[in-house]
Amino acid sequence: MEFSYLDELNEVQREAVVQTEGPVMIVAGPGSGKTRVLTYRIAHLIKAGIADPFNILALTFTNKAAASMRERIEKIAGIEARSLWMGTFHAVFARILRYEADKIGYPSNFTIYDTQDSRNVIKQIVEEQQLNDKLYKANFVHNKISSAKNSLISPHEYLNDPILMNEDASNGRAKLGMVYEMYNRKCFMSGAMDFDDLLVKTYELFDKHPETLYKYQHKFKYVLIDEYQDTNYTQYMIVRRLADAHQNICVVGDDAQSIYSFRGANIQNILNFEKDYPDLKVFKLEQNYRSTKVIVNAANEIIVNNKKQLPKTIWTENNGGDKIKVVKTPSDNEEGRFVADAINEQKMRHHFHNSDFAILYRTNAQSRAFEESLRRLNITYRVYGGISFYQRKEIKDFIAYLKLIVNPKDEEALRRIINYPARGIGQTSMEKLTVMAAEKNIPLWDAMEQVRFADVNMRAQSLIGDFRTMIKSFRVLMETQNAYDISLHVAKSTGILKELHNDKTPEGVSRYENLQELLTGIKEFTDSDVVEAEKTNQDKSLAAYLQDITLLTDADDDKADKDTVSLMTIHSAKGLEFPCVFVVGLEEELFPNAMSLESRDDLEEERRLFYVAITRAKDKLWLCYAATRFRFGNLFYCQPSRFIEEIKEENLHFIGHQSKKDKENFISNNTMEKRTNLIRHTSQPAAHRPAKDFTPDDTSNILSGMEIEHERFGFGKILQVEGGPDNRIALIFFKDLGQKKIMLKFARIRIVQGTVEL
DNA sequence: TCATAGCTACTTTTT
DNA sequence: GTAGCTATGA
Repeated sequence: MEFSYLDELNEVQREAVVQTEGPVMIVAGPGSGKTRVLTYRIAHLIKAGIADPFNILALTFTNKAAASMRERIEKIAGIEARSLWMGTFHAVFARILRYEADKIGYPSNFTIYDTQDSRNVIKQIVEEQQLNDKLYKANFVHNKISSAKNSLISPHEYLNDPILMNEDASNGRAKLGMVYEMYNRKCFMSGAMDFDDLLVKTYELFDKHPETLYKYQHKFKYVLIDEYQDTNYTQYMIVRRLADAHQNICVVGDDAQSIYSFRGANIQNILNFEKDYPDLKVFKLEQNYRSTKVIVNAANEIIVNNKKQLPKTIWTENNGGDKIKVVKTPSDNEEGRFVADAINEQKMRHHFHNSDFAILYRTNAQSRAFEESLRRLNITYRVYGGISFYQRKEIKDFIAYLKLIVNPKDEEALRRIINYPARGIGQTSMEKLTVMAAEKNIPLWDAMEQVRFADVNMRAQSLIGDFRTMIKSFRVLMETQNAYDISLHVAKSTGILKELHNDKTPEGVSRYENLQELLTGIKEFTDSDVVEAEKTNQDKSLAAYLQDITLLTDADDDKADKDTVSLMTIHSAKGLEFPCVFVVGLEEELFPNAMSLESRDDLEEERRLFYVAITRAKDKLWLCYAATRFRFGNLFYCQPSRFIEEIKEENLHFIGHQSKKDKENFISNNTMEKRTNLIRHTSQPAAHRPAKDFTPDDTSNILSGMEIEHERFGFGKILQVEGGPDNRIALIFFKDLGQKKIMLKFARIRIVQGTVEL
């Protein structure tokens, strides 16, 4: 039978695979074989001769998802599946943009700025414009710009939007729109695009060049999108246009697993998809093949509490399984110990491997307690997330050289390395050059050429000349040498390698090893599959290498073959599964997080996150919470998460709860008493005593970012202000008490000038 | 020019 | 608790 792979699917799955024409939405619950359907669908398009691989566009959110699907498709459809256009939104669009760069005024070797680069550019602008860097924090400003880009709001539109402008002005950030505009200009001048630009510029390309849009519309006869619930407005607009000619668009997703709204993901994209395409065919994959009945039931019990969702109920033929264990521990450290002990015990009793376990938490900072207790028991583990290899300073520094060689206009790269290793080009000279570049409206690199016209001392002038000559000499090598040879030459001739080698501190040694590892990585890149590369005309240039690594993330470098316990945030666990899962830190204000308690939408997203967390488990699931926890160096008393209560008691088994009431309410009178005792006996700071002349200010002037003194709670900083004029509520971080919410109407607060010792 | 103490900020983050 | 950045002094 030619299409025998279809026999490996259940009925709905099979229908979803063979319905190749027209708009299709596949709503896929957790563990329902979503990836299988998507890969088989693509394989079917090819095998049944419906489409040529190069006429198929498949978009994913991670490189990993793209790679694993490609592999699975090749297994069914064979090697010709290689010419499939499959990759992340960013990688695929970057590829298109390199072809079409000249149409939008970019060089085809444009640099891609990662988040850190973007923030550095913003810092530079804030400094140049002499704006208050407390108000215009790079992080904050970047998030604002990013969300504007995710909604296709250009700087021009931003500056002309009275609502946005008013909002910024009332927050004391009237210049935000201007910073956005300058940021875009600086990136353009640097021949650089940030992550969001890869989407925005693609949209603009199609918008301004109908003939280009037409070309790609007819190239991509079949468009498929994975994790559709995570697309933002810009992605949605691009995809709609691309699929406009043939209308063969297939989206796969699960609204219940939409957990990236803070990154601009718009759940409405999936909820409204039916309105966009009235003749849409919808397939619901509701049978779960992953988890026990207990876990599937619990998942349903949780998610019904959300109002905004596509109606569906997941079910399973799997057995009932163990009850979900709800574990209360006295502290965060004991939570760590409990989990490590439990892993040990499970391994002894049921012959599990380390890799069968995952510890999932809300925030990265929670990993520490688990790392310590796992190390104590000699259980190997791997922490996912955090700073990736390519984010390390020594790696970024070195890569800045490579970036500058490929694209000398890249100002961010230039600034990073102009004086690294130290070569006597100091701040003063750079400031003067910056001013000149701004006046003449030319890239910094070009300004360096004309340094003789700037008021820079002779010594610095000649050093700058030397630097330019050196970079130019590296550029010459690009013509003849591969990425590895150039890199090695740069590492040696700049003295970076020697400098790191001479540093014998443990950190220095590790930095040296990291650079070595990077060089090895580059060698692997240039050497890999040389024959294959030549056949398929694969690019092994320095530029190609750089693009590869900027679009790579921590989750992609796969050392998964090791037998280790996985520690990660729930966000990074999406799409994965483990026989045994510990969801930890299930406490009010942590999970659901304090930042998400105010709006229904935010709380629903936290609930979806919890839904994602528990549906990672195949067999055994633990839900843990601690009665006390250190956060930001302060002791906090915790209430168990409301989400635990949403699961029916018949599916739960309580551990570490003293009384029946403790079980029912999760907090007994007994613990209430203990809590007050603890407060009394721990070293709580003495009550704040304000100065004698303490006079409260008018609280209506208070803005987030300000440092204040509260008559009773002491010094603190305003994190957030919200509510109308009559009921403004401030979230304040107090030096001695941690976070508190305060009604400003009644508060006696003094605004502190300058900085405060927090 | 470089090293270091001290100050500050910290939800999540597929790219 | 901790990492990263800034101001400071040698």
